[in-house]
Amino acid sequence: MKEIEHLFKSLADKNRLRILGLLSKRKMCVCELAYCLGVTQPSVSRHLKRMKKVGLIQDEQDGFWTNYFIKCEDRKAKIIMEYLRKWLKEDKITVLDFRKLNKVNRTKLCCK
Amino acid sequence: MKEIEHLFKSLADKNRLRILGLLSKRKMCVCELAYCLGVTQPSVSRHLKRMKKVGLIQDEQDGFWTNYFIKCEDRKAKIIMEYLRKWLKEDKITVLDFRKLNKVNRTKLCCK
DNA sequence: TATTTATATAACCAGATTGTTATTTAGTAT
DNA sequence: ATACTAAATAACAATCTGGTTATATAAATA
Repeated sequence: MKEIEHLFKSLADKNRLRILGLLSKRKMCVCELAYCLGVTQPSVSRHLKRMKKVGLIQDEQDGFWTNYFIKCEDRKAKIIMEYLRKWLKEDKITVLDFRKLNKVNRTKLCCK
Repeated sequence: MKEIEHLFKSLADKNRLRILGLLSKRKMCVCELAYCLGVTQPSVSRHLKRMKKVGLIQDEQDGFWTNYFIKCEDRKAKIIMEYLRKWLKEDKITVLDFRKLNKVNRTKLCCK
């Protein structure tokens, strides 16, 4: 029960859904996500931690950056994520996020 | 986006999941649910209202009582609910709830 | 109509959540 | 080793959530 509850809790936030929408396009680092969402880096970092914990996403080191990407180790998470991908694809906010994503340049964005 | 968020929010609570587990067995009134969960009637009432709003459940008048039951008008809610039913069936807490449900007598329980 | 009773709503409180800024940690490169 | 930078964590404020008790509402019955 707790497992199911935590899975749904991790999906019950607008910015986390937006993150999943963005990550469904490609791997992204924390500062790219923060930029696309318009929130601070620590905020994104915490969201990512939470989704990683329930087995929705994973991360990997990529030089300077840490790339986050969707990979559902958890069986239930995987099922939900398959539907979520479809649903988000048709979502207006996600479409706007994608537009912003396409203009992002990681090197310019992060290295100040 | 908001629609998806609210759907997951409505599933992101232990007692609401328990209610859905119980309702997957049969129609129930508010006081039966309150008894099975061990929380107050107003608390259950609010949970039900929330799940009704996102199209997970519906209600009908039944003499003295209001019966609540699972009926997913919303397309996304319906899909999630199909999986949730399966998942809850294997859940320990749900099994305990079922045991309690079998011993409930609506008339004895409510009319004081 | 008046009474009874199941349910809904209001008001309140404690704890969780999410954002922020400030700081620490860890990985990269000089 | 030192300097630099992305990401994580800590500390805090504002808001949301879910429980409670008290009260209002609405349906059934006498």
